[in-house]
Amino acid sequence: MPKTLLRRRFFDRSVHDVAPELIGATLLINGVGGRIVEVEAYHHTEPAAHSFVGPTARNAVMFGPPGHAYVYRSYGIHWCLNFVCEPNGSAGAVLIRAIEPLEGLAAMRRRRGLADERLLCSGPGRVGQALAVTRDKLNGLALDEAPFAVYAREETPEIATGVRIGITKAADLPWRYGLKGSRFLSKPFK
DNA sequence: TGCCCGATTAACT
DNA sequence: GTTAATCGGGCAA
Repeated sequence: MPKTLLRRRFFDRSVHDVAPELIGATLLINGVGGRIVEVEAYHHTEPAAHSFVGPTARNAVMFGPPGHAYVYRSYGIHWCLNFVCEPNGSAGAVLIRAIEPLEGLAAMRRRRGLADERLLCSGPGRVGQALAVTRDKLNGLALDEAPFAVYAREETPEIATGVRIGITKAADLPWRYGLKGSRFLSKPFK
């Protein structure tokens, strides 16, 4: 298990710097989680971002200080987890799309109702369910305090990039990042 | 108040 | 490859 906890300073930078550096980092919530293998970057200057419309009740956390969790409801069904980045006001966030399960496998299997390790956290909605992410419990919480723990990677992996998944606006921006060759990606990179 | 649609998933054919 | 499930945000009326 990595030892260096990522503090707020790490997230107080451009999403375009933070997102690729999160590939290979370890995310735990209440001790349950694993290695981040896929993320996407969003920024308020671009219409796919929730912050593009300006501050609202839903996206308020994105306009707050970096290093905090932004949780939103996806398709009325799933909870998705983001890390707020950028200096105050720039309203950027990194969506956690897939994790390689390492800690708390039993809890994740129980929450997902599934045995297949490969399908536990390979998608943003699946990550939310496996790590018990909900807005009322986690939205706005600091990422360097319990129940969160995010650890820096200890080796620099090969990063794959591509266009973001499931969006129609700004669909051509290559702001999806993944761990090259990982079998826990939500979709393969081309 | 009503309507449209989405940073998805799972179960189909 | 197709589609139902499900609900709140954002905007028009």
